[in-house]
Amino acid sequence: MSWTDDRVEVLKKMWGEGKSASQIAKELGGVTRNAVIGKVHRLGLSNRSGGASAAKAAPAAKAKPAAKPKAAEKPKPAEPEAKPAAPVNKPIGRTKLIVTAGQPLPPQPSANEISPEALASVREVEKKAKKLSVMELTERTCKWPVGDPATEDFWFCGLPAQQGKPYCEAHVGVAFQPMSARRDRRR
DNA sequence: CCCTGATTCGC
DNA sequence: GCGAATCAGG
Repeated sequence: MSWTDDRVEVLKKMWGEGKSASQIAKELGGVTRNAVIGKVHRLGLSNRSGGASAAKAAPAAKAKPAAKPKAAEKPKPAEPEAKPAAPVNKPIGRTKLIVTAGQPLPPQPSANEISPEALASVREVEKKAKKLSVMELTERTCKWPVGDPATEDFWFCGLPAQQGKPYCEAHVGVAFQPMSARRDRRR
């Protein structure tokens, strides 16, 4: 792919709208975000300001090694690795799970206001779910709860979450629905 | 880890 | 001019 006037136009427009280089690259197709960024610079619109030539204060020399220091590195002091740490909460007899009085129970929109597609993908995803426990959750893992917290049969989706979002793609779909979509669907 | 943009430099 | 590799920051 090459930078045809047409593609450059899209690039300019999107960059102007504040889209990220990767988004633009995805939109254009056939190019990587690096290509986009490179082009952006060559076009001289790296500085997302439009007007007069800014006052270029301190570009500062980023002193590049110039060569390719692909040498060894990374001492890697060995990780301590997570430790149980808290021996708290001894399994007292019948104690099951004192699910701190759950009132909120996240999203879980009533089925009738979830788009069919989204609902379908969720069910699909729940089969592939990694079924993580609270402890295993991290950023980047979907925190969509599945099942009843008061039961043994409770886990979190755990699939790769969308950047910035707390859920995976499928769950983001049912969690963040446009207001309009919900109203239109509501009975 | 994943993602952003910024830079350099061989092609 | 192009963009992969790499850097630097979130």
